[in-house]
Amino acid sequence: MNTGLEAAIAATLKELFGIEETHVDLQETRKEFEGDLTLVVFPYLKASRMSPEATAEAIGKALLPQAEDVSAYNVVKGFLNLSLSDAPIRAAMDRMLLDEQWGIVKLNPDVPAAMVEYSSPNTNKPLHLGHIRNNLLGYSVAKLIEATGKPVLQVQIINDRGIHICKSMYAWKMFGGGETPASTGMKGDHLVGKYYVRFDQQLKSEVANLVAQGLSEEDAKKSAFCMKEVQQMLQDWESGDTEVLELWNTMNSWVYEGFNATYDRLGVQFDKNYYESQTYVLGKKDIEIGLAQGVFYRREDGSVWIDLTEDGLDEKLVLRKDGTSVYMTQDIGTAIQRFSDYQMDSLTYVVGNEQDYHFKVLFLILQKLGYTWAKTLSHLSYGMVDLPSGRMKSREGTVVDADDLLDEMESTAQKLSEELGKVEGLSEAERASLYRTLGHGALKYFILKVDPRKRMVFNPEESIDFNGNTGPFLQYTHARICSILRKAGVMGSWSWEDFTLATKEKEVIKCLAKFPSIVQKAAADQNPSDVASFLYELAKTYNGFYQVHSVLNAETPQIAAFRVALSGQVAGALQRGMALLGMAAPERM
RNA sequence: GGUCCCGUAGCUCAGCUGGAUAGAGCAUCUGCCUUCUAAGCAGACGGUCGCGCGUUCGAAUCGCGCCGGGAUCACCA
Repeated sequence: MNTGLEAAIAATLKELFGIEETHVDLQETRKEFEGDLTLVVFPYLKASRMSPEATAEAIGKALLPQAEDVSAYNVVKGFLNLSLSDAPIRAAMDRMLLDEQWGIVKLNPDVPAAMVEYSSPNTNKPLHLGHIRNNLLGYSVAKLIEATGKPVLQVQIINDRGIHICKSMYAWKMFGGGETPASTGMKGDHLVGKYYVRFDQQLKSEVANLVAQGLSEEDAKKSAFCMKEVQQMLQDWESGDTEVLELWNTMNSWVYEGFNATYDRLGVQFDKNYYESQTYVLGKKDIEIGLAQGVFYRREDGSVWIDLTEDGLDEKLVLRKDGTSVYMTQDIGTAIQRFSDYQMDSLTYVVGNEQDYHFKVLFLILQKLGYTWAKTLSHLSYGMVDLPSGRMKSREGTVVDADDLLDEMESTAQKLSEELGKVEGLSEAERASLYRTLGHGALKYFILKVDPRKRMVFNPEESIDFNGNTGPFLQYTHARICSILRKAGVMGSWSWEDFTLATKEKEVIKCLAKFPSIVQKAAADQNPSDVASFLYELAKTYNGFYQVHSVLNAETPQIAAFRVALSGQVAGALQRGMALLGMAAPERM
């Protein structure tokens, strides 16, 4: 909106004081002062050789006749406050009206894609609150990148193999009595999770017996019968035992069905699923190549390592002495595979910050292996979701299950909607859909409004708010506008000559005008919370306008038509902005 | 112990490429529905920005040192 103003100020600075300033930094004027934009003049005092006030006054005086967009100025100490004339505000509105998707850059299918990996669950237990933060972040970041015009590949890598999977398989075989999701009515992931827990109980009781017989806790764990059985099962799996593989396939299919149901509810989807059962062999040949290049070295016992001490890190194992791969091995292989499979120029891993070190090492290794794309890798490292009591612990049963949480959000939405009498005239299906929209909106906004990098606290005792700085607040603002638009129908025309803008109207336009740059910045920073904060500010600003000005009963039909258009722009920005957060914008609530 | 992250109102969070009297929401209290949805609006109350030193015209923001919390340093993933 203030394009050109910086240049005008730079010119003025040069003219008055001979200052060669390339980037003049204007900031929004604080609410308690008169004006729209503020220039801080302290940096120019040396050159001006005048007091702060005199310097600001001189700049303002020189600027006023030159800059058309500036209608007035005032000086408070070292701050030059500039008031914008209506012209740039009108122009901003005019630009919005030209583009239905204003704020979102049109997708260009011809540029290389960005890959975003997120979710990446284990198949031995259902998704929980931590996965929800991960999924919401991953999805939102994908949408943000798309909003810069770039295609996005959303992928997950499913940890479907290993000792932990065998644990639930073993327990099901021993204690399951042939239970299936169909026979129990349980969601597949929950059923499998139940047997994972069941295994842990079995192990505990066996360990207790062994400890009673005099074994140490550690030895007892190793020699417990069930543990040996599970290890055998893993070996059978790796050697391709058909019976084990069949059970593995069956139970995993239950889990996937369950995961997909939860993904559906969350509104996330993936372009491709990677499975560790397929990728864990990748990387071994890359290790060989790296050995030949001298990037890695082999120790006497046959294990392969990389020495990162010169980079301030440690020595890191990349291949076990028995030649089997570790997590790092397959991550190396999978990354290389992906860049050869797809036309893409960046890869973002949405993974919790407890793996910061792992990704630091991974990226460094790939760089050392000489892959030019290695510098385009990024780790969106997000903080834990903690309970007021601290970390979620499955052993203490404090894990907040994703499905349960979504259920609770929906029923809270239902309860509030009914109490407020908002659902009269809606069909059953419409009501259910509304509860889902509102409940999920509340949850998504609650999580995404927080800076991803910071850990956040979630209190399951207190239900997530629907008032104040919340998802439903944004949705409510949208629904109210939709109500106006419905009643307005087709409005007459209006033009800028018909009226002068009221202060509240200007505030709305000025706020709205920031939308495109907010989206671009949020995408660049991989930070959905910037969008959330903006949407809140927008809704708040609009509600301030709504409170004092009537749209449909405006002073003149032209003003009414203008306000309908303005309201429509706000609704559009809210809708598109919420979509970037994975939130739906209801038309009534 | 090494490395990294975090510490802002009673609670949950903004602000952090240095700028004016540190902002929201919740909670508590006060007003506002005969006019477009009160899940709203307006206001009150509430802060040694963990502590100290430094850099600067100016520090919540940058640097150093403490204190407190967390993560990570596995032939686990």
